[in-house]
Amino acid sequence: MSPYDPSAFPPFAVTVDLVVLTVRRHALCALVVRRGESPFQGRWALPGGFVREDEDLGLAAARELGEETGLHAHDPAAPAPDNGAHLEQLGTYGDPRRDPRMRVVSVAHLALAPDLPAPRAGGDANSARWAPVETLLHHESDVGRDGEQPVPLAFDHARILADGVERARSKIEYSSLATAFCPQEFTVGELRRVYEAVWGVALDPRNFHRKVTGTPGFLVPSGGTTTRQGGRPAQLFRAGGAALLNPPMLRPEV
Amino acid sequence: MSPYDPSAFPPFAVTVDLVVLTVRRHALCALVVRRGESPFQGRWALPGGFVREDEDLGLAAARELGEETGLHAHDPAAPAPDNGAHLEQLGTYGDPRRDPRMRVVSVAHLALAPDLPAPRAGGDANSARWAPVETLLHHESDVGRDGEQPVPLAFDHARILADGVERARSKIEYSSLATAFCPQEFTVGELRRVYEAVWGVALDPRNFHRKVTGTPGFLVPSGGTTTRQGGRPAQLFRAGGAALLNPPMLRPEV
DNA sequence: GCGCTTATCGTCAGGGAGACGACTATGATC
DNA sequence: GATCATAGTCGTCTCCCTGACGATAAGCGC
Repeated sequence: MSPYDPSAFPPFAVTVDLVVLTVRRHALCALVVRRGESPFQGRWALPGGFVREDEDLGLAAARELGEETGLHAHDPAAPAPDNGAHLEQLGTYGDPRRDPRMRVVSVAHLALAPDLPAPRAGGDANSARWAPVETLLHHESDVGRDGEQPVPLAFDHARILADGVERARSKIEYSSLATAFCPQEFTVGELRRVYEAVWGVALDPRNFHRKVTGTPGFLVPSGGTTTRQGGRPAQLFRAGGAALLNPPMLRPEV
Repeated sequence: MSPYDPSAFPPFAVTVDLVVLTVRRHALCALVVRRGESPFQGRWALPGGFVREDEDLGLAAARELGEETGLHAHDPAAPAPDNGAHLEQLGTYGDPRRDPRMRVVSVAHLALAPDLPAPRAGGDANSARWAPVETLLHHESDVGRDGEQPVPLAFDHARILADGVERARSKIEYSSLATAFCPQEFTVGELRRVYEAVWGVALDPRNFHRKVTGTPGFLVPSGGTTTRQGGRPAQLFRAGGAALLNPPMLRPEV
């Protein structure tokens, strides 16, 4: 490392941005907030904010997550019935021109949450919403929910979101992370619908059932059953302790 | 994002640190440099430096890599016979107390390079070396090459190095990245020794040969043969275009 | 040539995944 | 209450990949 003259390095602003994903109505959705000021005023953006003076990056992300969703981040060391959202660092974005005002380096984090009632952003319900990632990323192809013209996300947030979605898609292959999209108790079919929504494919219910119930440590039966999806009552499970799936869940070909 | 008062956010220093890995004499090695000043004066550390005023993070990492090793980073968009090192972002480390002097956020990058002649660090050959990661991470178990007491790396660099090694170990499972450790032309046996060194296991030469030659796009024969490893002449290959191995190379159980 | 080394090809058994048939247990509808 | 639609669950069969390992090939040093 070079000599450490306090005037020898340029000062940066450091922020955390959040890619918060959930599955709603069979679609993978991300949390976006409406920008109230320039630049990109009125555009949708990922939630985020400055890292504080004495705050670690993960803590800053967890704080922002709590402020935006009310969720607390899952502590990886905590026991299984934590119900906190999964939170992990995604990547850091520092293009010198990504913010026109000054040099901002953003440490993006990825959070996976079960389906939540409704976003709350400082009480202003109109400034935060869940939007299908499909719509957010292919803004030219569709129109927003309330008829507004869909426009690209602010800053480089489309890129960050795309990276987060790709991370989630690949990570549920070889880890038990898909359970982070489910409530504490869930059925095999609900878990399968998570995979189908995240990957955008249809999976064979019988082979899926064999796979997930046959992988040791992935699911543990909770004893109860439910018919909330209709049809024959389904056994309820919780996430088991296993973090990695070996062999992995295979994503079908395109 | 919060209102943008220039005095509303704390200033950070942003650096890039490099985990440069190579395979030397059947061992996975990392590039370390000796610190010339406090703190951690005299201790080994990962190479790195400040991100410049108008420099993207990846560019800063590529610049540092060139300064330390003479390697240029591989451009993912460039054609295959690039011979540049693989370079990717690894993660960002921003604990408020990771540098005792001030708030420094370090964006760590991972570089994979073929076996190089010798490190050059600004001409000072004594201040940079390749060291087996085994030695660097388990400093209590062994003694450095020239008899010196092995001490932990400076700052949180042991953690960063461990993360980089873990990334490399898992990434060669499902990608063709192992070829980044090989010269432009290499044999199946040389590629196998890369896997063995990175994973620290022994692989069956016959099954390995079947696997890598049977995976479409992984290896393309270059036409020549070599006996530089002794024994029967071996066919020479170059890396094929395929980036992902499907199905992956399976890492044997512990 | 002999032994040593490494490369390469073949064979066989076992496990996992895809394809898909069959059966079960609910709620909804007539 | 019979029927139907909907999910869930269990089985079977085949194919492909992998691990284990025998056998052969083609250099090198002596």
